[in-house]
Amino acid sequence: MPQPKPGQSIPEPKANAPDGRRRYKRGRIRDRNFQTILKAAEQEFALHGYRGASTQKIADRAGVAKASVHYYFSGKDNLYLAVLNNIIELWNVHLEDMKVDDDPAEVLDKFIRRKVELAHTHPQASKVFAMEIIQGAPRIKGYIRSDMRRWVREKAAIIDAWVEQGRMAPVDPAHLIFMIWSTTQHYADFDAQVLTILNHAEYERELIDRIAGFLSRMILRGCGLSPPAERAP
Amino acid sequence: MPQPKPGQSIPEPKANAPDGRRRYKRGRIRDRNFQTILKAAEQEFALHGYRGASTQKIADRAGVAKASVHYYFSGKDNLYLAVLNNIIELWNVHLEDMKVDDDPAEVLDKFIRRKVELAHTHPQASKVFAMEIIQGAPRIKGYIRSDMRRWVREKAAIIDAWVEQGRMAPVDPAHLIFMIWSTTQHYADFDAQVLTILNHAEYERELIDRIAGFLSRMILRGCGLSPPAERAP
DNA sequence: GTCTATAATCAGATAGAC
DNA sequence: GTCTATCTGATTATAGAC
Repeated sequence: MPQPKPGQSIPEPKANAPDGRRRYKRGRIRDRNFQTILKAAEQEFALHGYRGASTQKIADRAGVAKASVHYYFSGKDNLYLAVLNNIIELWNVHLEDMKVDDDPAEVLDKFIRRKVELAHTHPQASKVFAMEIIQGAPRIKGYIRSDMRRWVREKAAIIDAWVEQGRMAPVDPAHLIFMIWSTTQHYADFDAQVLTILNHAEYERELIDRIAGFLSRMILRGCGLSPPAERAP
Repeated sequence: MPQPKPGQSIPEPKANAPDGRRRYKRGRIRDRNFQTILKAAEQEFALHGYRGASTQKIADRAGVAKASVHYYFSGKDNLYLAVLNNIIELWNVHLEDMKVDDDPAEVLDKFIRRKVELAHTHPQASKVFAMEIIQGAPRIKGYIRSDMRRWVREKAAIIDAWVEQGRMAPVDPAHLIFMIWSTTQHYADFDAQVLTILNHAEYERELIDRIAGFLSRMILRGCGLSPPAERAP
């Protein structure tokens, strides 16, 4: 749970008191409950989707009364949005520093491995996000149309530059990004299917590394690139 | 709606009459309503998941009374299972005739293109199936453990043989199958995201062909294979 | 076979005691 | 800040008229 701060454009808990007193030390337990409810909500939304999840079960899972959920977040809708915002913040960290001068194989390899790692460490987050999009992304279409599209176009421009410089095979950059997204997130979203077919109880370090290696090799080779490890002398 | 037959291990409508009379011509409209409700249910389950979908909305979409849904299927649970069975039948058709003697590039290319086509023609089916698995596959874990696992192992054995014969690069067959599944289904399940980012209103023939071509090229190249088109003299 | 009316349950939300 | 009790509406399911 690496998010210490709750607020900022995310549904804020109601003001402590109208006069503003009693602010000094009360925030700690407030944040703790805030995060506990948020995490429980993520679990329930991942298990049943937005409509299917119930605030009662979220409260039960968090170990608080149902009314507390309404106190911290002002309703199911806001709670769900808070979960989604939390996920988007987590997603946005990656590939922000990518440049045309970088080595394509290294950048793509690193990106793929980070995505696999993220799928491994935050499967519920990936699932909530996946279901939101499957259901038509009714609450985050604005985000997709603005931030996410811009992000893809920025990266696509760099990949196009690499192609024009002859440093990789001519591939469609947007679809390359879709491929990396879909293959990596598949292991989080479809873990029940993947693990059952592979006859594994759960993901282990070794399997995660094997997956990351497989995806990196396949996709890099598909782009006409050699793995970064083989390139060093 | 290419499924003319409803029954067979799928929830059957209640018997017409205890004595068995009046069977000759009544089946047509019965099947029509059966299929209409099934299709409407697929839509609603794709939009809201199992828990989130309501039989009332399914009935509304199908243009029948809510009680009719309970008449044809004996409840929400059975209706959902019928939808899932319908989807599984649709999925199972492909790659059944794959043999060691076949050409790897041709088989994989054909498989990828069929999957892209299926994602294009049956996006709702893909979504219902995806959400079921994301939510832990509670109702089809048995199917995954038996039929689906056997299917993967059969195909994996053939791919392994190809690798041993040096006819393709050494890749893990199960993960190759996962890659084909995830990349192709992504365009159905995440259509809201894909289309928004690409700034398309909906999928068109040209885009579908471009996707199929991209995926086939990337994955075949990843397997050390040339596209079938380039292989013919 | 189909529909209306209704039962029984469960949902999200809020008031008010503490 | 937290809880219990309760309101209001939606949900699945069924009974019974036609």
